[in-house]
Amino acid sequence: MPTINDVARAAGVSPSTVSYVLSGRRPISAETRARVQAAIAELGFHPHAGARALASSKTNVLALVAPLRVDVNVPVIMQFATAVVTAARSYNHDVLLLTKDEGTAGLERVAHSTMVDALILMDIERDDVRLPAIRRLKQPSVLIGLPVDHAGIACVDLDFEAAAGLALRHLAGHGHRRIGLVGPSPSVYRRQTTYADRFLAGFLQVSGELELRTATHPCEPGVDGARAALADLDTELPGLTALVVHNEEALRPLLDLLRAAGRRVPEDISIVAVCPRDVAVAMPVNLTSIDIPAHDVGTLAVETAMRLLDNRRVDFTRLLEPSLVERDSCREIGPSHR
Amino acid sequence: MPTINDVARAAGVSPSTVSYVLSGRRPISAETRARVQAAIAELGFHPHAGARALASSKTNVLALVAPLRVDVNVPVIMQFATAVVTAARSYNHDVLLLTKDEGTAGLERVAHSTMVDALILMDIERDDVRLPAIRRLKQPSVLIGLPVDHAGIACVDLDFEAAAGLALRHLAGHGHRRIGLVGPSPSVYRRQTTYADRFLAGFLQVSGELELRTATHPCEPGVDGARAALADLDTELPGLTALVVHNEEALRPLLDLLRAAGRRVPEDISIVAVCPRDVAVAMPVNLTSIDIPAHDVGTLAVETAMRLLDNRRVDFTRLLEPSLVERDSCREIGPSHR
DNA sequence: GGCAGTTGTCGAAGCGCTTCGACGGTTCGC
DNA sequence: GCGAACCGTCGAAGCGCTTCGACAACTGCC
Repeated sequence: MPTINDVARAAGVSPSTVSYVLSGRRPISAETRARVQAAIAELGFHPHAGARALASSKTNVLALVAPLRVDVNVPVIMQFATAVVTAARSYNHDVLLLTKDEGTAGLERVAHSTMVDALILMDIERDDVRLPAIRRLKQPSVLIGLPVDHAGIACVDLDFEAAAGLALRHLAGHGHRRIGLVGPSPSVYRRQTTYADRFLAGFLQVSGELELRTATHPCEPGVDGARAALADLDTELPGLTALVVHNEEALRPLLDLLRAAGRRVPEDISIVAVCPRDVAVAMPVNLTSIDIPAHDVGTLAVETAMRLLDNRRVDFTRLLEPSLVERDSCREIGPSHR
Repeated sequence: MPTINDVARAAGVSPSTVSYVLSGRRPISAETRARVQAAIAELGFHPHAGARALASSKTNVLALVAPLRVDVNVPVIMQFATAVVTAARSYNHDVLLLTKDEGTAGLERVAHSTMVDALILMDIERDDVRLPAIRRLKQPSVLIGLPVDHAGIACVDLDFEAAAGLALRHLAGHGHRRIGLVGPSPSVYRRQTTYADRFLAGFLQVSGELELRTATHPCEPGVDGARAALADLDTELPGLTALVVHNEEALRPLLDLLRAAGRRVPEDISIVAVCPRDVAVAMPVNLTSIDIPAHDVGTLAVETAMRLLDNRRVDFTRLLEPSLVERDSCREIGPSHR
């Protein structure tokens, strides 16, 4: 492996000049620059990452802390990861992948040993135990999610509260007055990831504002969970004409159950789903849905990290505007049904 | 951030002694060791990764090159990644996540700049264009998959050829003589990942050995693909009594179609699936299946990398024995049907 | 009792890079 | 035409660690 000294010798300049050509931090004449670049290309020189980190206190590496349990939402997690890696590369950074289950120790390990410049964390819980540690790190962090006490920490997420409102307004605009919410599984509530609560809060508030008749129910995974949730909603809200489904996993069994019961979508019941686009269009009926913009959120997280790294202003809380795409699962109902 | 010098001063020893306490590469008296460790704990010292890498030429980081396109097999990819990260941590290594689409350049970038000690690559194609570059790197690589020309490169994968044989022998053992194979989507064949071909080869060979009547068909994604594949198999092999499905995605639509046509599983038609365990048991009928042991493969890949790093012997090609788990989708058929 | 070997520690060199101050040579403003 | 400001380059220091050789103090052996 050639070093910067080899390049300097080959180009007939000093090592510092090579460094300045590489970093552009001081002016270098066109001819010198050309000679240096030629030498670099010819020798196949790549600066040694460790040496660089040591001398400059920058690693050009981001940590991504992901929940690598293999359960729900795998596709969403993957989309986040893809977006983060891609965005990071566009800023000339690489990504170190940590699992959430190393917990606080993992963060401190990579931060204290100066392996990374900044951290991006997914799957943030309401009172995430890692928060104090995160605040203590000298590296900046960006959270994907919104814990209760997020003062002074950059957070990025979809505005789930607005998303719920959007779903309800869409249905109400089509004449629906009795609307059920199929929520995430109880384990999500238990884990205290806040998106479930934020969605629910938005749902209840807009339900009140529009004076709708609504009922809400979490939904256990599997066919049985879906069956139970549906039965409960039907009982609490007889004659409901629409469902908001904030539970990817439940979509398929729910549609199966409805079909089995002879309830057609959208003729007899309308559905708005909150899920990634691919999931919405992979169903037997193309679902009108509010996208989980994993790609945008991931990209924004990286951008925010970059801004923090060069001390530019950031909005500490960025909740992305939800957007609803109409497909084939909602229909207008006449006044007689209202 | 305290440095090794701070620790040395606090413990009243020289920096090199601290280093030897940390690495254990020279004997240190119990008392000295205790003093040093106390100082380390008190100061919260963590060695600087870059400095370490510079001095020792070891980064304790592995590169994982994953296909981050968001399409089929996301859960499997996730399982590999999880296994790799977990195993790496157990060897005190971290994982740098690269996307396949950076191609050869990505590998060379991290390898030449000495960011990683070894590389693990997923989604290897038959004549993978990265192979020559991989051979040139000074860092060892482990492939998850089996390219044609794998001489001198460590490869780890499920033995898909044996898996096909296992599936056929299981069905034949239950009296089935007319068996169809629903293969991966044509895009997988086009991409030239070899597992599809290896499975097919095993299928055809054992089909011959056992003198079975078989037909094979790739399967486009979606309900329509499944419908077409099923129709073709029925035409080519009228009266088929069993299906081997080597296509995760096709399972669900296939089952839906069979049910819609009034063909019961396993009463009218038996099925052996090749897919992760979770997928097999998430279906309406619990499927007898051959697992894709992503966890084992990932772990083995890391172990292999570690052995290569400390110059221990490795089997350059390790194909994991498939195992079949009986569930509820195969039934014994009487001689009258044979 | 003398020599070889072990044990425990130290000091210094060096890994490959960035960055700071210095410096000679130009250019510019007035 | 003179000082100020800038341009382009160099040399040296230093980032924080590992590792090698040296060495003093023991231990054991004949």
